[in-house]
Amino acid sequence: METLAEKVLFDTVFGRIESTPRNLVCSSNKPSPGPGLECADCEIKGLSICESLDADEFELLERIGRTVSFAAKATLFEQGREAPFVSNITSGALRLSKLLPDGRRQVVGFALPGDFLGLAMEPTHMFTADALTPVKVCQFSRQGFSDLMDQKPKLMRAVLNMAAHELSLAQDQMVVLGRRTAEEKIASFLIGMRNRYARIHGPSVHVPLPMTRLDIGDYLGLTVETVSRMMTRMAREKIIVIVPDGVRLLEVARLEQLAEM
Amino acid sequence: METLAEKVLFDTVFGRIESTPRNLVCSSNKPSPGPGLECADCEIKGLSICESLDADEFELLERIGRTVSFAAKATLFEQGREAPFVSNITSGALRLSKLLPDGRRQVVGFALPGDFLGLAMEPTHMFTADALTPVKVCQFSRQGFSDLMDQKPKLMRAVLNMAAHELSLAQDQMVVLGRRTAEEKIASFLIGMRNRYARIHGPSVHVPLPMTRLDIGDYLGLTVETVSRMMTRMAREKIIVIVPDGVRLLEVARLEQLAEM
DNA sequence: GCCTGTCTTTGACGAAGATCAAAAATTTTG
DNA sequence: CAAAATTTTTGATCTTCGTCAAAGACAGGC
Repeated sequence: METLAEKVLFDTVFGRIESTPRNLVCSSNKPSPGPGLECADCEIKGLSICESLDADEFELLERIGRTVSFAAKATLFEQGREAPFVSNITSGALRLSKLLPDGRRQVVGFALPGDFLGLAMEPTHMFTADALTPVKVCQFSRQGFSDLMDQKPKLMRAVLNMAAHELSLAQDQMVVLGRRTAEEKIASFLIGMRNRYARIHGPSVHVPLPMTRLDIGDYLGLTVETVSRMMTRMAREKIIVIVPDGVRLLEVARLEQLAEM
Repeated sequence: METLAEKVLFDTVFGRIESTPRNLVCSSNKPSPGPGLECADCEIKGLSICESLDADEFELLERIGRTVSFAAKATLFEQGREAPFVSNITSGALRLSKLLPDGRRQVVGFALPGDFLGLAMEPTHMFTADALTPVKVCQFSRQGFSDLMDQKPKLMRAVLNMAAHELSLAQDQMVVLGRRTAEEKIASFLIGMRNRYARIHGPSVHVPLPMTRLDIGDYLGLTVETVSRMMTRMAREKIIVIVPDGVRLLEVARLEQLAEM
């Protein structure tokens, strides 16, 4: 039996700070039936899986979902561990990374609101997910979600589209990793982040960077030092301005040219 | 109207050498009902999408499919072009690549029998596919296949599983491209090819390499020269033997150690 | 508010792999 | 089968980026 002290310890170690069972997924096409329901003010209306569902399907999804919050620096799950849940991110940012036996690390992506974790539907996690900021997710049991997909082709279709899109992004990243210079890597990273935030908050030249230079390096196949030097150089050349928690893009056209596919 | 001469020219330019309409998908759970049907001797029984279907679903799939053959060096489709078809490879090998505007190339994968092209279900192709050897594919109209998926969840599930697996492989390749030395890249490439052929032909230390050193380099983010030097060195160190059209692995354990995830 | 730990930046140097050049081997073509 | 084209290999040199070292900047905790 788990004592309260043990539970608090567990939640602290794993950074989980709140959990509202049986409580809302994310959508707006349903009136709030009382306290605790959070879909009405879900920030990712129209960006997530939920968008593609109609009322009855949504209701079924709601039944197996709950919202869970994590503190910054919390580990949502670790590579190789059992994967009892799949999740839909509603706020915050995550780092998704793979670790080599000798400690080298490859960041395979950064997850933002609207992204789905667990597309592979595999029983164990293929990478580690760490919160870069406080994070909220809609969490579903993997089995329950899988069963619901089999009953509701529209849901499965939405997941398939998401997986296909992710695959496409992964292949683009292969081009970046394999065939681009350090400068081009940084440029395509910044343009990529700008485009992703544009989908969420609308277009802006201010790009938040919740990850460290080390994380960026591990994403682009560079060292921290090289990332820092390149960003400093771009700032010196007035292509970007480095601001707290991110950058401001001054010469978007120049960056897009460097990043062009 | 298309004249015969024009058609022959077209097929020659694009390397298509044979096409048997309305014939053939790939599976064994159906008796051959006459001439032209090739599923009975399909080499990839149990490896492809078809495996997961039952008789009625298979019949519907068969109705919209046909087998098409391509000569070695033929281009099946080009990045950016319309994608009217999706295909299931039944024999041969393909190079899937992305081209940067300045001519640099990234090979995003090599497709072997059992692999599915068009998982993204997007209206245009995200990469170019070239035949490395004579190739046969089961081809389906994208729209027809998409519609059938919506009617047959099991088919969609099979495609989703395939996409999830591809995504996982792409992420592994990101680790290889971003965080591995030239020697480790070659080792993981050889082990990867061995494992893929093992699924098709059973385990063997003989690994066919239908692609050139340049293709391998463009897959691993290396130059031809580096690929050649590393393979020559491995041969000198008796880790592999270079044979016509491939390699023989002498020290699989050593390679696996270099490639280990 | 100061101390500690983490993150970022900068500099000097070195090495892995790219580039350039050319010969050797292999395949394709007429 | 010889000539041409392509692919592979080898060598010499160069460059980009990694490594090592250390100083600043910044954030969180007591």
